[in-house]
Amino acid sequence: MVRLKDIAERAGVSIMTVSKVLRDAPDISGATKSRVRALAQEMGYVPHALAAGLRTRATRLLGLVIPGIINPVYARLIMAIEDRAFELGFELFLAHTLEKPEREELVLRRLLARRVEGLFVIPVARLGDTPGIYAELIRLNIPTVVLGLAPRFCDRFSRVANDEVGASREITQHLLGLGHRRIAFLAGPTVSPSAQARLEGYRRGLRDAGVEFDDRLIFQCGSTVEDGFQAGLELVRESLGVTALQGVNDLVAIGALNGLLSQGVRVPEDVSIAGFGNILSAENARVPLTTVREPKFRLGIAAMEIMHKLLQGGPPEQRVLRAELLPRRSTAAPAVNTLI
Amino acid sequence: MVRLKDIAERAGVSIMTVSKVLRDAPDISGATKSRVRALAQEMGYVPHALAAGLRTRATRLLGLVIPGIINPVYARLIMAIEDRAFELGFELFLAHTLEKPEREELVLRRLLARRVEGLFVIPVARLGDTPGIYAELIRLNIPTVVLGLAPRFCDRFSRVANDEVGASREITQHLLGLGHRRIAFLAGPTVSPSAQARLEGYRRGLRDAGVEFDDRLIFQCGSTVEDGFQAGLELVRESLGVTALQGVNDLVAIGALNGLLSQGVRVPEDVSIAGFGNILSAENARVPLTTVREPKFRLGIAAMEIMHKLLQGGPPEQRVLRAELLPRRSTAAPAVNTLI
DNA sequence: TTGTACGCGTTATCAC
DNA sequence: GTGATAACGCGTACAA
Repeated sequence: MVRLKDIAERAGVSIMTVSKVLRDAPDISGATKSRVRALAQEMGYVPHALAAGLRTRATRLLGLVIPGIINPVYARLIMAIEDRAFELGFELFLAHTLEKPEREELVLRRLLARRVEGLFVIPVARLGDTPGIYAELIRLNIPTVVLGLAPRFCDRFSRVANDEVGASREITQHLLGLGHRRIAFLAGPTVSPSAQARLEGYRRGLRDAGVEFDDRLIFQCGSTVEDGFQAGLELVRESLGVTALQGVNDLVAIGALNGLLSQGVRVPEDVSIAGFGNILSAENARVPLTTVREPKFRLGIAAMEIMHKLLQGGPPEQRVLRAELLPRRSTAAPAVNTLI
Repeated sequence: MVRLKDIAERAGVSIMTVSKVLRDAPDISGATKSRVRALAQEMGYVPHALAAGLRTRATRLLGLVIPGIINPVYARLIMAIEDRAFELGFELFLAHTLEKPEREELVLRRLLARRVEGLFVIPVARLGDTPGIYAELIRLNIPTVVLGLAPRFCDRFSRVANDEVGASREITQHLLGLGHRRIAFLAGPTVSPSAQARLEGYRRGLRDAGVEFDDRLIFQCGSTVEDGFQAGLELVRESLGVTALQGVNDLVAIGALNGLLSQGVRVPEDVSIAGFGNILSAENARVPLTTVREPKFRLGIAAMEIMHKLLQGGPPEQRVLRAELLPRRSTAAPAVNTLI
């Protein structure tokens, strides 16, 4: 590949001059500039960002470490971060932990060896003390932004998270506001911290409204369409007087909707359905819906904002983003109140 | 940060010795190795992959350029590529084109400046001649693997794609095999090349079986759940004698399913539903289903395989992956035959 | 088994 | 305005 040196020789000037021209330094004559630029273009010069970075000690490299992107929730997050990073002139490494601590450590070490200037991390959930690699991040003073609900040991890092409890409560309040009093909750696996947060939001919503909590209305139903479907069938069988339904995510909600419909339950007159929109984004799930939108995209933007400040020497910062309620768009189809 | 030099000084050896130790060179004594290693560990040495790369002229960097990840289809692809790349010791840059040619060019130039050794690209669709940046890739001889259906100008690059026509035909054949003769097709927007391919597969499936093509059975219905729902309602109204339904994707299929159920249509006795699984992955959409699985994950693996060969100087290679039919898992819920 | 000299491609610094 | 020199951190080649 063409180097500054090659251009310099053909132009009859020094390497330094070429370097300055290509960075548009102020102390080079217009004549030289245009001559050298033309030559660089003609010779197909491609700058060598790594070499430049070695010299300037600024790599403009960031790393994004996530469990895996089977979960499309991350898509919007990645998208937002990449987009802002790009605008700021950073390149983004993508790496997966697959939820394995050893892999997480390996991945982070490799990114450190690449001299990333900052890291976005969704840590592998684990109990106990600060893992060595995280201690390392602190020791090296690597700007790090933790995304989402995080283990205790992340307290010293910057963090952005959605207010999942608040968002779920808002859904519950919405359903209560529509007059529903018997709201079934499809709870998902309890190990998931976010599922727990959503259930907690449901509890608080009821409590705030003085509605009694009835644990027969809580269905431990997993998190898939099929799980939701089964819960829907069960719901019909049990005759608990349920008039509304809140799912831990949108798949469960859709499954339950199918389950209810398959049993001849009329919707939406009889039942309102709500759930977090993990899989179906607002654009994709264009069912008419009252949406409580969880700000996944804004989450990414906020994360990059914090990173930007950290890179400029700012202090760690923690933010919790609130969800927002969007109005229902139409009533043509069954109402699925989805919390994106 | 600690450099080889620092370790060398404290260990009382030369930089070269330290360098060799850390790369586990064979010509260093065991004693020196353990002493230097211990010191490196103690001092918290982090290797500098960029500097090493500058010297060895091997960056072990790859770039993945996609339109944007709002479309979760890419998730599995990214996942597979990143995973294989990681195993082979490569780091992966992620960049979005947002479907804009200018942004695509900018993104690719920046990755070239990073000295990526190879590129995976989903090109921005455009008509006409080879865009300058792609000519550049050829000139620079950058190993490039084009993913998916690609514009004509990509003929000279390696490529992996799914056989969308064949996959869709397989779904149709499956439905025909179940005895259905009147299969509605929810066609999606015709601008999408993949939607066209899927419709074409449907046509061929019918033709092979000698079943007449009836364009009243084709519904131009968009690609969302709501679109599917509307199509489902329309379907019931029109009484076309439809007994099975094939959607251009899974959202449409689910929407249509809801539409049918909402009208009291009995499923699956009356109707079989099929669609491409763009949004709901096999793991998420655990409705009992006969699945025609499109190998998104395998697509990524194949792409990395080809890349691997290219990096070793192999010739360009084109592969088309076939879909595979998976058996139905259960009959508890409505059958949604999803093509993942 | 260990060390020396040099170069990878670029930029900071400062002299001309 | 322009250029000589050194350095960023590391590895190749070869000498000791």
